[in-house]
Amino acid sequence: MPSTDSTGPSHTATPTAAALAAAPTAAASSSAPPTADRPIRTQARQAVERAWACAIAEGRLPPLPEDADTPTVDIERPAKPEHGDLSTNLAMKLARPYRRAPLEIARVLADELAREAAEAFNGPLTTPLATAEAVAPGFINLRLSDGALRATIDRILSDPGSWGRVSVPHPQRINVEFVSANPTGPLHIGNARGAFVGDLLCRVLEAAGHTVTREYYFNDFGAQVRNLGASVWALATGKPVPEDGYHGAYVADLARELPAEVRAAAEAATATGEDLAWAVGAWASERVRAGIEASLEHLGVHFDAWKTEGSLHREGWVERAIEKLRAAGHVYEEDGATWFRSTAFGDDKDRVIRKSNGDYTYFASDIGYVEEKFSRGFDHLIYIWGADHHGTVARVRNAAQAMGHDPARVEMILVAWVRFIRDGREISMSKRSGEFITLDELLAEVGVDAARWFFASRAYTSGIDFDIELAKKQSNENPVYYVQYAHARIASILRKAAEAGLSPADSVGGILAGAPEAALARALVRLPEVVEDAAAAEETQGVTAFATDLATTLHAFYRDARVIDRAEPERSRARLALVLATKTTLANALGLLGISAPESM
RNA sequence: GCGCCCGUAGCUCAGUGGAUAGAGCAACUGACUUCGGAUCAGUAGGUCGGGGGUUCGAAUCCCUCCGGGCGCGCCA
Repeated sequence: MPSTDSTGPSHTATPTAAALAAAPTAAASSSAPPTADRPIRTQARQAVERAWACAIAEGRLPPLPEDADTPTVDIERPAKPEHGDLSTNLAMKLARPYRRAPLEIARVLADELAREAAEAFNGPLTTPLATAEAVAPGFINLRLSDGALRATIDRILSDPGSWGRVSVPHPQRINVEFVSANPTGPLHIGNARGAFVGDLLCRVLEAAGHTVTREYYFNDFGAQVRNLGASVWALATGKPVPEDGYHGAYVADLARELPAEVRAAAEAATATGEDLAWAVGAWASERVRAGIEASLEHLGVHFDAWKTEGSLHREGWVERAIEKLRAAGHVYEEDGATWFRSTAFGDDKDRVIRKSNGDYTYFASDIGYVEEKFSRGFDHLIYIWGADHHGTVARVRNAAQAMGHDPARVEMILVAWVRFIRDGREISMSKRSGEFITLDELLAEVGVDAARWFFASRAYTSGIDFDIELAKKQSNENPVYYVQYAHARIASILRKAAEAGLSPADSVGGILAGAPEAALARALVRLPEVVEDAAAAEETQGVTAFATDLATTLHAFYRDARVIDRAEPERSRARLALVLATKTTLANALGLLGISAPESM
């Protein structure tokens, strides 16, 4: 089925990638001051770095000793509001190499920061900071200036589409392979977590400036396909499914839908002694594969490339990879089989590439696939695997290294298992027996948005119990609706305002001096750094936490500040601008997770 | 036996070197003649599995023990 091997670059130009490419231009043409181009936390870090350099230049701090490592400047988000909007522990890190008290160093740095802030107050805005305060045991607590907040929010208003997208210093072309379930039956709930985790990771990487290809890999020629064909053929000819065949209801559906030409081909194969199970299986597995693709699209997961194991052999990737390993001296023959010397790279045993009966192992395909992927120009390969595959991580990375690739560019993300529970009992999952709940059935019960939020808010390393009845019951209590409600509430306010003849201003102007406004502004400007952190950690819990926090802050603002007020149209229009920026931020955060942002609920 | 992952509030989970460990749900007490009550304000709930160590500072790093999951194939 060559049509499924569409690994060409034509599918990589996703809307997201296009938006990324357009982002710098749009930002440059906006009227916002230049400081709004960078995340506000980045601006703060650069201010601290400047203060440190100035202190050294002025002799108030010594240069770092030659033998000391240069510490990185980390900007943190204090837990307590009285500790400021941001803080840094740089002075405590410098205490040891400088052999001076951390608080003393902190005072010097805070002094430099305060001086720059005072100069900025009278001249062009170069620092996002209003104040810097040194406190025991050596923290420097920073407070953002209204001007910096205003510049950032006005930039959201002028270019909402790119808000939350950032650009890492070295963007990469990344291949993310996930799901990759063999097409012998519909996707079931056991495949759910990998599908969501993979897609969420892709979205976060794209938002950080990387170019991502979503890839699905499957076996199109093995015994499983033949087995599926035999099962379908049995039912199509009125016989029972073989005991070790596939028994799900979908097999009967396939048998009913068997086209006349496939049936004829199978009968002809029977007569000539050819492989009828293969003839039927090839049709059935492609039929199943198309159903899988449709299910995934329904989840909001679109794959750019579908790659088959058979194509790796037909196109010679497997043989070329093995020859490359052999040329490098990492392959040997023993007991009639061909082995990869994985132990040379720290594995606990060597691995068979080609069995003594002449067949290649699955591992051989893995090796060829690494070569094939790198040949397409990817800088980085990510595999999303179930945690039960952790035993195969080392051998694949070792083989990549043995073929001359940097093993750091081959990354496996191991997703922990989900135990699905119904009526207090774990649901056993088996495609063979047909006892399983399909992904489509699960989504019909709990909804795509709720399911996406569920998986986005949990670390993929943690095993999870998913009680289906509980999930259905709790669906109305799901935090995702809390965030969506905040978005819909703002939409409602904007509609009401339009009816009253009030439209959002182009700028929030001077209203950030107000306490409710200041709190909301400080919450929403964080989105770019949340995206940076999510991409760096390859995790999305930070995004759900941020969205929940912003929704809470919005509800508090709604309580404390009247937005629509005909008596004070200027302040009202500025507040409308602020809630509009909040709406954009909520929508972009939800969009990052593939979750809808409804105008009404 | 060896290897990897996990153990945090009644439940489901965040937090992986910083300040008094957080959220949602569940429980309890309150709030609407006004922009959406799918909301808000508050109360209660913790030996961060146990022990030892490193550090100015540990839920976070190291060692060890206990408990749970998953691997250890010329299967895919």
